[in-house]
Amino acid sequence: MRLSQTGMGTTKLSNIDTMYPGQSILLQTGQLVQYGAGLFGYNTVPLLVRRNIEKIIVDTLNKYGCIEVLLPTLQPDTIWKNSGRYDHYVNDGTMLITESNKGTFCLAPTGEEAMLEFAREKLKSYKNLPVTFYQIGEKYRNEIRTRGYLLRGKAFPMLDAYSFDIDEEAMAKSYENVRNAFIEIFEKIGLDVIPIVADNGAMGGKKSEEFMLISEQGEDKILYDEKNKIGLNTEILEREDYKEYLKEEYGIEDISNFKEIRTMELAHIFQLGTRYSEIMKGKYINAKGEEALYYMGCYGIGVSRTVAALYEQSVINDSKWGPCGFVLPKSVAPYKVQIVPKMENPQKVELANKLYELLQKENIGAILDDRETVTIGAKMKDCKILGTPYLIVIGDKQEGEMLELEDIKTGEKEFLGIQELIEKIK
RNA sequence: CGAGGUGUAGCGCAGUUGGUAGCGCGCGUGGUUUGGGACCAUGAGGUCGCAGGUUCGAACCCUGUCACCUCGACCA
Repeated sequence: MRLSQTGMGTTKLSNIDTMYPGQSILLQTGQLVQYGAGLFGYNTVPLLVRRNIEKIIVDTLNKYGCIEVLLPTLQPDTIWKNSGRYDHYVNDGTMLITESNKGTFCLAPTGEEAMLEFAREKLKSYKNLPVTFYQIGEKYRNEIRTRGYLLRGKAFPMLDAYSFDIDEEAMAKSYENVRNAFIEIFEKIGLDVIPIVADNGAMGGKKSEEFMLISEQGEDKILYDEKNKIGLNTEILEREDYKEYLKEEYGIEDISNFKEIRTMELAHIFQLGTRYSEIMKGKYINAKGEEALYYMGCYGIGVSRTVAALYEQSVINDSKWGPCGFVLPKSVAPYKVQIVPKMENPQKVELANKLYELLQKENIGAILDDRETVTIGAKMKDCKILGTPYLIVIGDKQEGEMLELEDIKTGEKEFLGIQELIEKIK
């Protein structure tokens, strides 16, 4: 990618949001564009980060035997009226609807209705079960109050998965399967996320857990036992039966040692039981030839929220300038290296172009800072903005075949031949 | 919806007692620079969120309205 064509970079950072420095930098450097409260456009680098996260999600869920589908987000109002959630979601303002001469359509805030509709047509026999379907798609929620840029927006990509089983025991197994997949997903992304006990109230059903990133930027408060890595959302304590709930479903008896910390909710999983299949007639024929209800689970990952969390966690601080950019983990960084040539020297530019093309051939994402009006010093400072883990400066200190590779996180520099360099970056 | 705050150039901001608009960055052009946010010169860019009102005259005062931000309420 040639930087001069992207509209990113070249911004002297000022007035960085102290609460969310990462996303503030993304906005100031043209990587994120705000259209309204909770409505954002992505420039190419954050978009590719998001795609990489989505790829990790897809690959991992496939590995765990889940099946990817894609359902419409613009949906007829009837499926929401059938489930009985239409009035609730419209009255509290969450669901956006659009009227037309062909009836009313809903912009889906979540996918249970559409997924049950989908499954009911396909899973007619117990022989088809168990199965877990999932999709990654835009969801729409007209939030009463948006917050924290991508952390709570009105339109956002979400992974939503739904399991279908014949009984409670099988449902618990499917739940465990997706739970393990989620743990693996966040590990691969490079976020230290922990599952904690959540309230299952609103969705009905038995167990429910939230996947939390420990962070002062989060809006949730949890009680956490660091030693045993067990936690629970403080909203649980508002329940009258919270002691029984914790003991029966999670085996937690004593919470006196738990400490209150703030966290960011990145995912949420639920055992739904038969609640939705009852309402929406989610039936199949069991082994005895009788109609029976699906036991369902539902599972969600906030994709854009994960992108935001990752950027906030990847912020680097300069002793002189304060928060000044990012170093993204290699697992999700779409570009591994930024090449900064001295533009006044044609030979250096030629070498930079050659290196750039070679890296393209090797399938190593590289950004060539080909902006002509920016001095080499400014470019070297700017190289932190896009989050590449490495920097290659091709200036006066570069000689012959050797290239200077800098690890941006550690600041370590070394001169390498081209093959060594490729090996190192890969 | 309750409380508070902010709307002035692409971005960040100033604008005193009411007298038709400024700074820094960025952008264009010319030149000098060139390894950690260069400098000089010059130029382009604005119905001061919007609508009323007061006034000879409003970015500034008054009323209304809209948008955005923060705290709360809410949050599969």
